[in-house]
Amino acid sequence: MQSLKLSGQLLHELGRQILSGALESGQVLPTVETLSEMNGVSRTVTREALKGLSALGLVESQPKVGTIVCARDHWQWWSREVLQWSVDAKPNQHFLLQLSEVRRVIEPAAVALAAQNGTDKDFQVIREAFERLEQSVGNEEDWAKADYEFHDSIIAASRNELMLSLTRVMRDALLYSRKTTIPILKEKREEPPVAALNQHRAVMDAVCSRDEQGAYQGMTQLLESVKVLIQDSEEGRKQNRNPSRSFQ
Amino acid sequence: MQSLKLSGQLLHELGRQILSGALESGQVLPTVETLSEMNGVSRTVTREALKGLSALGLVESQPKVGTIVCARDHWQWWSREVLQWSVDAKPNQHFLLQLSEVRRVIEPAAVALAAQNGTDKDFQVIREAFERLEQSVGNEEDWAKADYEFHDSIIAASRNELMLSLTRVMRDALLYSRKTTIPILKEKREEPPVAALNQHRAVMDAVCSRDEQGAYQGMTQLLESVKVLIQDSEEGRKQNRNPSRSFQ
DNA sequence: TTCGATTTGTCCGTATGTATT
DNA sequence: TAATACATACGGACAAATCGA
Repeated sequence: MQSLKLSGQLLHELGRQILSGALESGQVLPTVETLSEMNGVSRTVTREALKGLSALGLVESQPKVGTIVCARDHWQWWSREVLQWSVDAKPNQHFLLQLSEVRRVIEPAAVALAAQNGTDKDFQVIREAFERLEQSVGNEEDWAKADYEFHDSIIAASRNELMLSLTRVMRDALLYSRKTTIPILKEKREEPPVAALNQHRAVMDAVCSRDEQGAYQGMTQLLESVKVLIQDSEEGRKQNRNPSRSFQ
Repeated sequence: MQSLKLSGQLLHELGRQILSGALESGQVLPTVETLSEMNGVSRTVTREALKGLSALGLVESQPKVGTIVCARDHWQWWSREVLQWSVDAKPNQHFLLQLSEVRRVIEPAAVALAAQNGTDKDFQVIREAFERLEQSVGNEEDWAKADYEFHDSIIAASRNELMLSLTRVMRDALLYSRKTTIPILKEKREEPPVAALNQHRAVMDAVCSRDEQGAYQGMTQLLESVKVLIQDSEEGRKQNRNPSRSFQ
């Protein structure tokens, strides 16, 4: 038989359809019966999938009325699933721009917090993560993993679980978007690794010496250079805003 | 009969138990059969509740193994439910401190974004929200509602849906925490409304004149004065950090 | 207001796949 | 290998709620 967890599959299927706009806000979904027939699953599976969507704020059900797609401002955007489905949606430049915007706001501030709240043990973990980053300069796979863990170790030093969770969710989504659109971005990824490494080192040094301001600015510059280059492709110009903005 | 939606009730019940620590990470939940008997509901209801918890990253199920509580760093903290359950948890000072910390990082930056990206129409909405704030100075109920909508209108001017969602979730949680602990905080809420109103006006003026820096600082000061006063009560001192921190 | 139709909500008996022992 | 325990999945039945006539 298949890979088990039919409800999970249907959940992702419906979630993607909602985030892609195929199912618009306010629209009534087919009945549980119909949905089950359409997807060849039992009512139980369909109901569990709808329950998952409901927990994410995407739909709401009422007897007789049916299951309707909630308004966008009711969606739980900051969950792994919703963010991932948003990345999967067809014209996602606008979304990625917004996500990068939020990241450039949060991560520098989080790093400043790390410089403030981090313990010596936290700083030691950061240094070890940086060493792994140094040693993985040649290998692209290793570098991506080490880079993720380096950022993670720094935010962990903020000693704020909520901050760590938030930045992780963001990085997961941006990393996922890079994976799914690798052909276009591959060529542009030819950054000189030495420069990138120096920027990482600057952030590490600032944090470990409790230099809040330096950490803030260092991370801002790092994000500015490593940020995803969202080029203005065919659908991107509609909501394209001031492209020459700088950090505040 | 009761208020319908048994699965929703059970979902909240289990979620609160997990967030409160009654069900620890790695612990195996009772079987669906047992859970159903314990709560006097059918297996269907139990399964739907577990599906909701699964969508929030709180539990994971495997055949034969059972349903286990996920590690804290796997939880989807930034959903309305999880944040609310965290507020409901017994010693929530540490949590509220972290939440306020994140808010003081995000909202000023979001307001600066609003000064940058807002349209004239957005600014008009902000002014109207401020007028409602002025007119509701005497009434505490009305002021809370008008205050919420004022903040909302400003963040909406950032033209960033993700930012709006994030700040809303935060404000909802903090507002909810104030509701549930109103007896202690009630006395301390005797702020001079004129001063508070002036701070709001300062933020509005800065945003509507596209003064990013002024907006950032104004919102920082506003949050500094309106912030929830988490007094060091009996359980609060364990992880109490530097209380005299200033914004960066 | 009453009634009927529709849809979700709920319950339960049963069967299957899977991982542990 | 076989037995066991558990989640997963199926489907028939009924209750409850809401809408429209």
